[in-house]
Amino acid sequence: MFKESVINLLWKEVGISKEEINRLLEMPPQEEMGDWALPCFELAKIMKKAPVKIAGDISSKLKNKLPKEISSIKSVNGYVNFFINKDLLATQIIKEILDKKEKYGSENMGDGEKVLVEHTSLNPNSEPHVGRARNAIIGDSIVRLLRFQNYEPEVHFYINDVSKQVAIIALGCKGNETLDEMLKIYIEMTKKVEKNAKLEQEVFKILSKIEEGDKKTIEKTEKIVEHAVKGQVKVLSHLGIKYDKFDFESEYIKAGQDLIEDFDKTGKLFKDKDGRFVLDESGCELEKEMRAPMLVLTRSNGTGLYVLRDLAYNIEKLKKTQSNIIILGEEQKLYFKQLAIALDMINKLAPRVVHYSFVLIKTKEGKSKMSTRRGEVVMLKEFINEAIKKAKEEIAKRKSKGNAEEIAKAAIKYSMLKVDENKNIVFDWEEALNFEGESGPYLQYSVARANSILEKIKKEKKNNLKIKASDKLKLGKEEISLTKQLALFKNAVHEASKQLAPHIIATYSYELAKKFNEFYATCPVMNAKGLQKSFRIELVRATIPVLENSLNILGISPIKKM
RNA sequence: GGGCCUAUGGUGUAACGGAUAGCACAACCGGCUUCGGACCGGUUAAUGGGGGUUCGAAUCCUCCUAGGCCCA
Repeated sequence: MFKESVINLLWKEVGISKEEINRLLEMPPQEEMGDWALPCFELAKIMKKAPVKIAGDISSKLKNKLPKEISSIKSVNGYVNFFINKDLLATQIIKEILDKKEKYGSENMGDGEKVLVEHTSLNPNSEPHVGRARNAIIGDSIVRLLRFQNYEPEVHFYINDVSKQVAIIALGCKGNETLDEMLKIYIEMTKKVEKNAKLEQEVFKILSKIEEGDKKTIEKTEKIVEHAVKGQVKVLSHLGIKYDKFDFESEYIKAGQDLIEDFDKTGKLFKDKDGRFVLDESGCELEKEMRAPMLVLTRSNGTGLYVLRDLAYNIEKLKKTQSNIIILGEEQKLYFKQLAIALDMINKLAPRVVHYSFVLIKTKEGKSKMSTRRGEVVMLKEFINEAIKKAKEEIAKRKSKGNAEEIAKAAIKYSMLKVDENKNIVFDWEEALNFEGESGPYLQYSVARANSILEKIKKEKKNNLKIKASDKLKLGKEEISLTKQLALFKNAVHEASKQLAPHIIATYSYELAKKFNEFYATCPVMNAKGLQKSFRIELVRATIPVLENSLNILGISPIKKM
């Protein structure tokens, strides 16, 4: 948004470094105040003059030296406010968007670099509930964001097939059960095992065989595990979430054991009184977070614990690329820190981690974490089905031609992505299935409206004027606001990529859609004339790819009709 | 008991330390002889509490309260 022009202007005339100006420049809270503002309060200290005086001096000094990108300048309450040339911005930004189309907004941050993203990684004992789906939906959106930035993401799903849970399932299941049945068996078996010591011993027997890498046992459990994962992935595929590779924990038993030697060399490994290998992680930031910053790596009998295989797995991933990202629930924060410290001890790079907070559910007592066992849970499948049902109702009500699945998907994803990843979501059916206001379907609706205008224009077959940079467009409030929002897409992409935070894109797309609808309501395109009509057509034409690009990052289909 | 995260209208949320705290849902009022009413306009309504830093705090520090997560 001509920030460069503002910086250059100030730099030449005011005598502060470009970096400093860049840091100070901000966008005024109201559009009427201007497009860029330089607050002069910090300068007041250095210059030993009142901010109001500085702002006044700067603005009168620059008033007659404005480049064509800046149309006017004003000093208000210690701020120097810059008004950019909207005609120029509009023509330039529209041209840029239409030139770059699906690439518009991308900074080519990745430049083809391979990046490995691990997300979802559900335990293979039941189908995903909405809480777990947040992991997959955020992960998928990050993958899309990275792809947009020209990284080459490879999506991995880590399967915890070495666990007591798997042993319990192996004891109770044949391997041909549905996920629902499997879950029931798992819950029943867990209860039985709790009460029956003999049964529990059997479970541990299976577990230790798996942990020891016993091929026959693993082969047997593998079938059940694969079957379970297949079921999970199928549900997630309804949301358009895909994986490139599935990695089994059981494949890292050997590599994990071998790591003991590496850790031994660090001098931080010792055997505790029970004969377990323990890694001493004291002396670092964990000191205040844990009473004893120790990481237990093995059992007394020498078999490796989960973390050892996890370490080996993360080292394996590094063979493909040094750029690793992992999406983990908030419950894993401390565990992950311990893992990262351990990796660092043997000079291995830990993945960059994105944590997200749980989806809570309303209960009689208030709200709590979703729990399959207590039955306080919304399954993803159920959520999808309900959303499709609602979408069909809406379509019937409007007698429109919409794709119920895509609309449902949009509603689900948007409801999960719009909230800051660090915040809990309290699941609410009514809100999640609301298709009005700030929602996925609203975004799709905006795309559909924009496309509908272009369809009508196409039928007119008139030659519209080409807009030029020199044209006086006499833009209205809504046109300017939409234009600026189009220009701001780059900022949203930049911030979202830097922070790996899809909610920034979600918030941006909603604002863009809102501004488009405001434009739609006040600025008729078909009935406009001459240059104004041409401009509005171009503006609609430019809005579509930006909406599409942001929706694609969110994993929402920008459908043309609904 | 210790650590991490969170707290904004009735509800859900936004806001690089910057100007009058933005938006949605709900409620109420209004807008189709005009490109799709899953829309648009308007009204009511909010920074958990106490200290501090700063020219300026929802934002930073500190104590307290409440919730989520982890360690014990």
